Amino acid sequence: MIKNLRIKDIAKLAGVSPGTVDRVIHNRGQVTEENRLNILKIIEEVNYKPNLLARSLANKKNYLIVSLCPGFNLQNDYWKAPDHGIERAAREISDYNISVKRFYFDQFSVQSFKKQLKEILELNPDGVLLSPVFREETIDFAQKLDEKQVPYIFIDSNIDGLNNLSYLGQNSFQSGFLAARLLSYSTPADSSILIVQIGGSEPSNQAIRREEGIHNFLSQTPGKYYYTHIDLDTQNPKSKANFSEQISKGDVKGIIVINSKAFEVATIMNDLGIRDKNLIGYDLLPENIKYLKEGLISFLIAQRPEEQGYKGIMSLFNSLVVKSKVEKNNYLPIDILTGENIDYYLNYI
Amino acid sequence: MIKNLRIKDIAKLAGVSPGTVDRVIHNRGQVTEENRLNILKIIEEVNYKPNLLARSLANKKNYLIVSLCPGFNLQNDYWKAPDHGIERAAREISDYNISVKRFYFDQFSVQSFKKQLKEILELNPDGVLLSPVFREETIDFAQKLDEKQVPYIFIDSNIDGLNNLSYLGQNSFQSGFLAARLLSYSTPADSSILIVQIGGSEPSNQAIRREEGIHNFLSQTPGKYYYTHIDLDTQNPKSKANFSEQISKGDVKGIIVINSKAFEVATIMNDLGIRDKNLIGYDLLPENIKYLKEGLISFLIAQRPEEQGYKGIMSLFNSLVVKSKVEKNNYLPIDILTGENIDYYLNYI
DNA sequence: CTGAAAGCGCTTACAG
DNA sequence: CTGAAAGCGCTTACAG
Repeated sequence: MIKNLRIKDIAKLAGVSPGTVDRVIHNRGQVTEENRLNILKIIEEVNYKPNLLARSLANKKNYLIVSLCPGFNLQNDYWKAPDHGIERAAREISDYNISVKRFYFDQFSVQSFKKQLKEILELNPDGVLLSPVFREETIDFAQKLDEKQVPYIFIDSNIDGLNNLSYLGQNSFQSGFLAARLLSYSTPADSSILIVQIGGSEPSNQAIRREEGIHNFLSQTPGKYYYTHIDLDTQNPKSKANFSEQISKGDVKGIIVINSKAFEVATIMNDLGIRDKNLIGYDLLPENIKYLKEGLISFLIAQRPEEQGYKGIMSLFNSLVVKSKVEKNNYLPIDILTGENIDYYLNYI
Repeated sequence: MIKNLRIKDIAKLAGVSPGTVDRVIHNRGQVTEENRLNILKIIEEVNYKPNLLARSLANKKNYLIVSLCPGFNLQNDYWKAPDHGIERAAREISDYNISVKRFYFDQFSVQSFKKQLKEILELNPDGVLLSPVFREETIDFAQKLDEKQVPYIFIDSNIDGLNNLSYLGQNSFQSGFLAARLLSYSTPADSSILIVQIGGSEPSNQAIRREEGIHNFLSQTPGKYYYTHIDLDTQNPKSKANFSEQISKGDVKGIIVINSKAFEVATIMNDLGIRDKNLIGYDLLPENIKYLKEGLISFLIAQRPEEQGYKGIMSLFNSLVVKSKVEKNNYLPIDILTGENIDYYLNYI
């Protein structure tokens, strides 16, 4: 239990005043090279660690961290969990003169995204947490932040080749691979598997990568399964009828829904009285959870969405205040949920 | 962004000095009832939140938190992860005048446990994190801590009916239930399941509860599976031979090892060239992980051991310093690991 | 280029 | 029972 030395002690060792030591620590210049080197040497030798409490208390600087994520509502609450994590982190670090301002955009509107980016830039934040849904706009925004030397972090999805401090999210390919693996445990050889994309719109980059992962796994067991990709638009009666026909076939034993809407398939299975298929989906939407508990969905795969928000803010905090290194790629664990462990997962934190 | 009021502001509002406000906040008495009530009212009204940084910085009090867990080594590193979590938490809160001292005991020796408890009591700690392996000794110890009003937390296993601030660990029954559930996905009806306890010694409370969970699940599908409990002592050639014979039977399709030594079964399967059975185990010992990746173990079930240590210390910190409420029962998520997601789980943090 | 002084919000003796 | 003062370790103008 060696008591940490203080700036005052370093100053005494170096034969200067605390102010000079502080200037060296913060690279504020105005110190002779000789003093600077000597102080740095002492700091190194005694392994000086600043007291962050005192630093934050004395520091007049207020850091502004801004987050921009898709909004959420009762119909689609996927983004509620990250938002919750952001808020929890904000509370934890508020004493450190850090305020976190949360912005939201409509994930189907580039315009709303651009509008918020503009507002954020005008605020001159010290750090940004961002869900980079729209590629070009994000690249442009990132460039502007780079110029201002403002750190930014991506969550949920990533854009390669940018200077983001970190990415927090899933490895989609691997989570697809895992889904196929889980299905293979319970699916007999020679049966059919449906890979379903739901929603009538373009699949997200995430969904595409998941499907690649699924294909990759299935290609390792050649000839064992037949599989078909289906686009299901539940708003379109024809699409729905076609899907109902497909899923009713006896040789179809497994279904993987590659976006977060597995509950739509569960609903159809429920209506048709189908119970003998294994359905695997992603993300802990309330309706997915409901069907998981009822047994219509066998597995849900999740990526700690609350953690993404929490850790994203904490990483910015660490970078700005603690000045500690932040991992650039931070893949979150790929969690497997069943009716048996879901409650423990949800209750935790 | 309303700036938080300070003690000084409260004092002004109440027409007293900061010292008096402080006396009220900390129940140090020596304040007229009239002033006390008035100050409390104002604190309530303006929703005063103390600045923890300033509080800790000014506070001369040094908190001592002590942990007592089983030691670990290369052969048995189960307790390495909790220890790591304890250390991480200690680092994070060291600025708050908190030091964490870690004690270890031999989990097979009551004597070593008792010896450490005695030492700990002599240190007069402000909080204790404990793995209550030995029941009677823990009850006695807990009573002494109760008398001193020292908060204590149990991790990994629990003892009911004590005044521990919190319990952090798994719900063993449910994790057994889940293991049986996972096995049922891939095990055809009418096949046999082995439930294996390894080690020649008494099964732990945890293992017993897991087996109860397994039985509970299996009893919900009556007649679907045959199952047998086997005690395997790998040091005993006869026990090993008997086990090898059992596991070689064609109708045995699934094995659950109810303690952390699934790798022993995997080794035997490996030696015998058996590849067509599903093996499920617990805990992320290096050898278990090795066989999980090789596919000899289908699933491992884990309970975030690192988190148990981390959160245990943080809960004591929250109770002692932040003065926030701590949940008494904190079951950790029951995580399902396969060869596909294990690396993301291990890399995380 | 350097040091002395004041202040961050809170706590703790001390004097009255 | 109460208030003024000093101090926690660090930062920030300010004067020289």
